[in-house]
Amino acid sequence: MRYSKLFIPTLKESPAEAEVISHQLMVRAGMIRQLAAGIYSILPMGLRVLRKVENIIREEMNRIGGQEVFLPSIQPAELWKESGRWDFYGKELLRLKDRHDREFCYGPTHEDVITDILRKEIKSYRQLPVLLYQIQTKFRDEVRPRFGMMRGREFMMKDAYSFHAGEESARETYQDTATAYSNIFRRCGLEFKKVEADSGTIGGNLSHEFMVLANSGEDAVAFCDSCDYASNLEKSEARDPVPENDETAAQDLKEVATPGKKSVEEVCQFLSVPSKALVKTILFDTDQGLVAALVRGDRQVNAVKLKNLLDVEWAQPADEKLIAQKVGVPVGYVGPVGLKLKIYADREVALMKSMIVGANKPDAHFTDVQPGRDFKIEKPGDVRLIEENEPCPRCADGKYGVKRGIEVGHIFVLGTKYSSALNATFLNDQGKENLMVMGCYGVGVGRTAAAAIEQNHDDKGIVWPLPIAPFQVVVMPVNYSTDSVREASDHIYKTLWDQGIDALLDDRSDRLGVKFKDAELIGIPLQIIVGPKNLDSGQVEVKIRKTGESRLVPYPDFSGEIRNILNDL
RNA sequence: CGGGGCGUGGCGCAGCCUGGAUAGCGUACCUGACUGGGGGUCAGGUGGUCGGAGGUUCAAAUCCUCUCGCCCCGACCA
Repeated sequence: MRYSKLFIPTLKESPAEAEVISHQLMVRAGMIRQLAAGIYSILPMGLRVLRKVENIIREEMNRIGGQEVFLPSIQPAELWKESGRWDFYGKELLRLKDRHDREFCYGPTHEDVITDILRKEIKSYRQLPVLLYQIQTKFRDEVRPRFGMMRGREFMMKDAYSFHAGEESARETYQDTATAYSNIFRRCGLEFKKVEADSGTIGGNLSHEFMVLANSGEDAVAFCDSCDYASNLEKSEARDPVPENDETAAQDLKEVATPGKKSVEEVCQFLSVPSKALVKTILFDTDQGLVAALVRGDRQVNAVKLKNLLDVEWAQPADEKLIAQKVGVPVGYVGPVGLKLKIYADREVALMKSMIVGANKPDAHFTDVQPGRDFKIEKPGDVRLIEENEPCPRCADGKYGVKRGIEVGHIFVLGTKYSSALNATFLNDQGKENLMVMGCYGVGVGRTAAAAIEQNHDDKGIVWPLPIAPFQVVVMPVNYSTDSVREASDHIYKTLWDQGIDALLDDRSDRLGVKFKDAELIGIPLQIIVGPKNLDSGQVEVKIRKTGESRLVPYPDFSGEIRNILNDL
């Protein structure tokens, strides 16, 4: 393709609203333009990249037996009501009405539609398993879209769904998909980690995320520096606590005045004790009502782990208004002693011999409080957030590290959540009706491209990994109006094109400096610079974007060498 | 949804506090000449009615009210 004919609106400066580097560079490189919050138009340069990512995904999904489909983006409300998600999904689900006032939604995900198809068409275990996928636009009305294509409302996603006669088959496909995903992200040139994840509102009991490590990531990833345990921070387990060897005799519970001291820090300073001597009582609102969670003063509650311990649909920290209304104690002085709520304590707290807690009245705390003696723990569990450098729960010597990550893929074994809601059954080999076991698997296409930029850029612009670069090579004539230069450039360009190499010919009349700047901004992996002097000595210059390294290769005998260089990239 | 910020040619910004004549600068774009290995030089040009509506005033980009949009932090989230 000739640069002069292409629509590549590059910018010298980033728009003020672009915060993260991938967003800035995508706009500057003429890949995308914003239409509304979280909604982007994809321009030719951007689409070339997305298509390459998609094709890698297709190849790897096909390799494990996936079959591509294309499902409707607009879906009738009835189906969502039947699965129970019309109400459960909340405001993130974009709802609309047609001219007959019938309710529809724009699909944020497609479990409901695909399960509806399969329940109608699959009758026998002989037809299972089935793995179907699609690459399509999703819409999720995110409260706060941000970071360009990293978290858009409308976005391109590969979503796959599998149906099985049993759990074992589902786990096999789950593993196959995990392998496919590793291949996809490796081929996209990404450094990633597969981590254990919470399955969240999608449901199910086995789930991993594929995280690209980058500072701009919205998730935190915890991983062991010794074994291969890695997990999303919201899922990360703490090691079993060891009981304290406290020899001091048990004291009676005492009330102490702590006027105006609300925070852990204030109370501990006031009483001259370390923060781990105190226990925080955090109230959570859940679909099963208000509960109390207890963690040590120096710890944080992990709401996801708490939610799983409670086995509830949702759990969120109660706001002050709710606490005042239900408990009547100001925040900061709530404690477990005499509290008329179910109390869930972190295992650490359950093992403590003595602690300081709020006294359930303003300006007072209790000291020498003992679990069991002074209050009852409904259920102890692992409900705290882990911290960097604390011991790994899975091996003897490992320590936790924590890094930021971008979630580019997520896989789930769903079990029968959707098949039971939508009654998707089949006859097993005994002739008995069974629920299908399902799995689902997603890759964010645009997010993968954005993540690739986050990991591969420098101060000049994008440094595309070769497999997803919009063009592999750019031919840059120093002056296209010089006959010898033009002829050589055209010839090189045509030869590359004939060999199936994505080449771009920068035939613009601009000076070479302009061409360098754009080629670097757009991130084309290889530049071939055609100048009169080198041409006279039978050579052209080849420059590698990533390293800046440049070398001369013979002309007109260039193609073997170019191919070698491309192979090495 | 809470907090903060911003809307002025395509992009980046100044002007607003303290109202005043043709709304300014850089860049981009167009024309011509020169130049031709790192966003080149010179000259001449095109393009905005200041997010929108209403108000105050002799006079509004500037002051007031309402409204829309965008961004950031938080809450939220496959």
